[in-house]
Amino acid sequence: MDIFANNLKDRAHELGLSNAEVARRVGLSERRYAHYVSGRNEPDLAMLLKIAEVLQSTPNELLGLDREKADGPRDILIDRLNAVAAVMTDDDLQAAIAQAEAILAMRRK
Amino acid sequence: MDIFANNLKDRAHELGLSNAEVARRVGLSERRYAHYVSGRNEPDLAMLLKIAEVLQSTPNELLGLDREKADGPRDILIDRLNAVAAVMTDDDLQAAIAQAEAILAMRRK
DNA sequence: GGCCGTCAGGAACATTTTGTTCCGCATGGA
DNA sequence: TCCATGCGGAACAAAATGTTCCTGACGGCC
Repeated sequence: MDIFANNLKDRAHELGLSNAEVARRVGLSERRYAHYVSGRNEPDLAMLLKIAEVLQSTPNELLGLDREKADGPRDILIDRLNAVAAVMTDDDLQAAIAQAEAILAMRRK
Repeated sequence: MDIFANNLKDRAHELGLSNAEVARRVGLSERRYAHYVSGRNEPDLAMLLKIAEVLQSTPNELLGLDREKADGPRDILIDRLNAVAAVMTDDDLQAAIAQAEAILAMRRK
């Protein structure tokens, strides 16, 4: 599945993430995840789902079934935000929301 | 991935196909495909695509990804985050992302 | 200059997973 | 009864995976 390996690489780059960072977010050793990116190994199905979530994607997309979605600069930013949110605890997520809302309120003053 | 195994079984039944028949159509030995259905083994990614095609489905479906609109406490938070993000400028959005990533980094230390 | 921290990848090895083979058992025609 | 078909257990050989160790590149910092 060269397509899969390439999509891993491309998608992480789109989100501005290093492969090492993706590995940490997924909860894998850097080396192990690197094997997926290089195409040497393939993840099992449960891991495929986790990776897709961290990359704010889906198995269909990563496997080249679905056409890539909107990739405008704004869409990328939203994806990046959701990618972080996906790996945060509920409490930290609430903190992040509060901060974002604070920024918004400040702009309106 | 018990969900996957169950979906294989259910989908084949929906189509009125025996597992042995699906195995033949995919081009696998009956025994090998049976291992996927029982959940003992998992197919590699290329095989996942072939199986999905024969079952007129997709990896997303077979992996149980396309479920209904989730409205758990977590999903509400994500919705709130996106609601704020939607009305932020690109610059402020980047700031929010940076803050969220900083929280993440802090938790790892 | 040296020293860190991060990222990335090669190679070898131990381990796990997978695929095959052989077997048995049940069912439903012909 | 005999045969075809579907299904599944068990054991083994083969293949894929995950880990470990090591190397190098790059940028920031003192």
